[in-house]
Parts: sequence; C-alpha cells; structure tokens
Amino acid sequence: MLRRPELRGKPVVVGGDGDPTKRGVVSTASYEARAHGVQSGVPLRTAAKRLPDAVFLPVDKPAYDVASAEVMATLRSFDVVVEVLGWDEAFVGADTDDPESLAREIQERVRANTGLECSVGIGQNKHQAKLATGYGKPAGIFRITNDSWFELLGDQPTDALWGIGAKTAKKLAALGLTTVRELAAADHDLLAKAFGPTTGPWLGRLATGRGSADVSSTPYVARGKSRETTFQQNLEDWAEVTAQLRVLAARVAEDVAAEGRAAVRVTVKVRFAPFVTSTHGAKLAEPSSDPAEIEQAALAALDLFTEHRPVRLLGIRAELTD
DNA sequence: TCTGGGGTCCTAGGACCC
DNA sequence: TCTGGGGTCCTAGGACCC
Repeated sequence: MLRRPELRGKPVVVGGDGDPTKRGVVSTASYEARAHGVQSGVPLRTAAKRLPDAVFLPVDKPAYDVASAEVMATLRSFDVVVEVLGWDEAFVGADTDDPESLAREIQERVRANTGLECSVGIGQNKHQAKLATGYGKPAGIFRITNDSWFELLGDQPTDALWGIGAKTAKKLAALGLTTVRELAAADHDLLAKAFGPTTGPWLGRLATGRGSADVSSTPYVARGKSRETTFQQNLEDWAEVTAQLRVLAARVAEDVAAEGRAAVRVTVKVRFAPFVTSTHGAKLAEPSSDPAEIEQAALAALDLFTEHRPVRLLGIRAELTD
C-alpha cells in the first residue's frame, strides 16, 4: 500500500510469485480480500476463483526485511527492551503506569518513521499482550490484565490461546475441555497423560492467563537453516530429484557459511504426491560448512527414502552447532 | 486447477550403557 | 528360568507460529 497507494481500498492478495495460476498460498491479503474468504494460507488458485478481479502481487522479501528493520529500530529508540518475534511483531518490555500513552507514542513514531500502522496489545505478561494485539487490530490499542482475562477469554474456544491450534483443540474437546475457563480448571495430571509431562501442564497454565513477562533483547541465533521448494510439476524421475537436491544443498551450504556456523546434521524432507510428507536425516562426520560435506550428507539422507514415487516438494534443513 | 517457505519446540520409541 | 531400573542419545514425526 505504501508503494502502490492506488491499491488502497481494493482487494489485494500477496503470495508466491504473484501468479495465482501456480502452486502457492496467500501470504497476506488486504481486509477487502479477507472479507471474501481470501486470507493467509488459502491456495492462490482458490483465491483466484473467489476473487478473480483482485490484484495479485508477489512476495517481496527484501522489501519486508528493510521495512521490518526500520520498525524494529523505531521500537528500540524508546527506553524499552525489544524482543523481535518475526517480520511484523515484537514484544516491547516496559514498566509504566500509563501503558496506553506509551502505545500511542509508539504508533505515532512508527508511522512517522515508516508510514506503517501497527496494533499495540498491552498485558501483564507476554501472552496477554500477544492476544491483546489481536483485539486491537487494525491499528488500535487494547489492554488485557489479570483481572480482565477470564471476562475476555473465559468463554472463548481453547484455540484462541497462543500455542493451541486445531489439533490440540480437538484433542482437548475429546477430554471435555472446550473453553479457556474449562482448560484453566483442568487437572494437570490428566493433561500430562494426554499431552506429555511438559506440554500438558503448560497448556493448563496457558489458559489461566498467567505467564512470563520476561522480554529479552538477546540477539536471535538460528538453530537451523533450511530451504525447500514445491515444484510446479511433480518430479517423476528420481535422477531429477537427486539433481534438485544438489541445488538445494548448495543453497543451504551458502546460508550456513553466511552465518559463520557449521552444520552437524542434515535432514531431507520429501513431500510425495498427492501430499504425504516424510523426513530422513544424516549426521556429518564432523561439524562442517563445506558445501561438499553438506551435499554428501543430504544425498545419504535421500538414500534412506526407499520409495521413489512422484515428488511434489523437496527440502533440506541443516542443524547448526550450538 | 488444492494444500508455500522458514522457523521452533516437544514427544515417543529404539539403541545402548551401566 | 524369562526378563530390572535408570539414564542418555538419536531419529522421525507432530504441532504450532509468522
């Protein structure tokens, strides 16, 4: 919208290389498009059917990297701790009696420096703040406190919580737990039996609205580097799969070297047609950023796939040294 | 005209060891 | 005869998030 102001008010869809006849999904869409069921994750081809006259644009990662860095720098210009969460989100740790005023100042300065709007959520911990941003959208300010938590979220479905998705919500429902309030009151032993010793109790705590308020500005250190490609046409020939794997291995090796780190393990991901995914990995003899070593490990991992059916997606992930 | 790409963290089962 | 208990590491898969 900053680049193409004439698109304001129109249905605009961003995803893939901008060609909605190709394999790909919607990365994001304007509110006008979302009103017609075109939102993040919808296949581009489905989006084109629903909104044939929408404007389709390619993902422009370099532009978002620049914009993101400008916004984060703006946040850091305040006397606060900033924990970046992705391209378009960050926790801002601040101790203040008037958080709404700080939120307004943040919105004003971000707009002045970048032309971008943002929603600000305020909470007594990170989870509250995260959920509050959703209530603030678009471009608003919303506050959640320990006192208002259950009033706001008690009757909401469990997947309203940050960290509970469709699968977990369904599993919880099978245990008779459908609302945040019910989950908050659930027995932790029961949850541990169903979800494991760490995840179970964590889910219960999540629903109470209490949680960590530690905001950390420690620079992000990647645990891994990965590259994957969905092919426009499935690869039918395994020799072609091997050839494409070499291409991906070279790119991953480049990324690993750029980080100045070494790979310890390489995992190959194969998505067969129609849509069945599995992974196999291989350890490197020694931690290494040598492209030849990484390629060799990738080929060894690929050898563990005994079925040579048509391949829709190929991916490689390098696990990095600590 | 189905279903991206780049991440993180946890779990479960098997191998292996004392 | 018929099979302990505790621990770690490795691997594949699952779930979730932006």
